[in-house]
Amino acid sequence: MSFDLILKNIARHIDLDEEEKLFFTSLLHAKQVKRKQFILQEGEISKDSIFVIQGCLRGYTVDKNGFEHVLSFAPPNWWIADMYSLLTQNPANLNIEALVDTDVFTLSKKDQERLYLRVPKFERFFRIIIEKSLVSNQQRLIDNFSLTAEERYLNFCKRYPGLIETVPLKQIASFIGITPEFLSKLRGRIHSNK
Amino acid sequence: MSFDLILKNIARHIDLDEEEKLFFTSLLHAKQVKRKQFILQEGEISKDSIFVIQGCLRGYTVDKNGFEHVLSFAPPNWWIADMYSLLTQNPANLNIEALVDTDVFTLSKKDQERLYLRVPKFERFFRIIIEKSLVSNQQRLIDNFSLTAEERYLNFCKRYPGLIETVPLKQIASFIGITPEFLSKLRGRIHSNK
DNA sequence: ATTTTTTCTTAATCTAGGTTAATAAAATTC
DNA sequence: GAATTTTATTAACCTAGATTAAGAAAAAAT
Repeated sequence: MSFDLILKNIARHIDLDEEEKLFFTSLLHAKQVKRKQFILQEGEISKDSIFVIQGCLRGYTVDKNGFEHVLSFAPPNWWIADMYSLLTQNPANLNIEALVDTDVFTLSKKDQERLYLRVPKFERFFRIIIEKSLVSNQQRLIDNFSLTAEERYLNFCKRYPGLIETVPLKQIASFIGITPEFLSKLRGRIHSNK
Repeated sequence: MSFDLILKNIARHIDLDEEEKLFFTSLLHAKQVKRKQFILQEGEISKDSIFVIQGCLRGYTVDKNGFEHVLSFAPPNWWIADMYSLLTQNPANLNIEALVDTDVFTLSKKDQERLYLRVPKFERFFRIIIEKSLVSNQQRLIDNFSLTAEERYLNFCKRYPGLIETVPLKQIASFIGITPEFLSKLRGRIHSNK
């Protein structure tokens, strides 16, 4: 298993010397998740941050009427976690599932704390990626308040062109906060208008 | 101006010795913002993180139809910033305005970076509060997908009882993503049903 | 290769919440 | 304290998107 991708991901925000790289990579666990298998299920206590090497994960909640709501997709080179459960060690409300066979590295909370102590630069790294994550989450909230479903769909296509091919449309509908039936209607409308 | 509140806020996550406290507080600038005055306006480059001592701020965007959408309230003991603008140094899309006369401390981006270098523990502090912020933002997104307007309003009342008195209802309507007229309708319905 | 499951589409009908408009009541301003 | 501005309410009407249902197409499983 190659550490290239994840080390490049880290290098976007902090510089590591060889020893730090070695220590960091020694904390990672490679894991394969088959399509439709879960890496975390609602009710479990989340122990790990996940980094995707290959494939794609989705994080979603199930509401009291049984409807799923996709909070995030994690294609290669992305981090994903149930931040709530990881932070508080309360039961997760998130399910994290593989959309296709997927290779990940996991970094346990305990090892992450060890990493912070031994290489404090990682506090900075995770602060920065969480800041970015917060920014995009806030934008998504604003978009949900101020854009129509059609605008949100077109934005999604522009912003994540790679995902349109990998991910079933109904998951994308869920991500932008509409039903699959309405997304179909929209797509019909969009295609006939050009 | 007393540093008690902000030092207690910091102490929730990291311990500082006297010298570190002194250095930190030397970087803060006290500022008064009168009701309806802006601490940041759309289009400006955000330079500061803001901590509220007294009063209340609101952060909001204006969409292309001129409608305002409240992203966050900041009562005493809260941090607020346009994370996007602060991070990227691009023009802000957020307006941050005082709802009542408000006292804040500002911490400039430059000083925050100096603080990270001199007292790396602050990386940890801001990482943790941003993690929490992300968690509550994600929950808000999920709530918008899965709850009715009435449920969101009742949740808001429970979660931020202090704000119901300070903040005009129309701002609360905006925060939970509905029109003030519809909030009135809801409230009528709620009161008549008991 | 066929069966089964999942995904996608279309169409009819319905509803939560929006829009418009008018009025009243507070709160600010002068 | 009168005038102005802001906030809140009510009601009639409207619409974006949900729901239900049924069928077609694609993908997975056997």
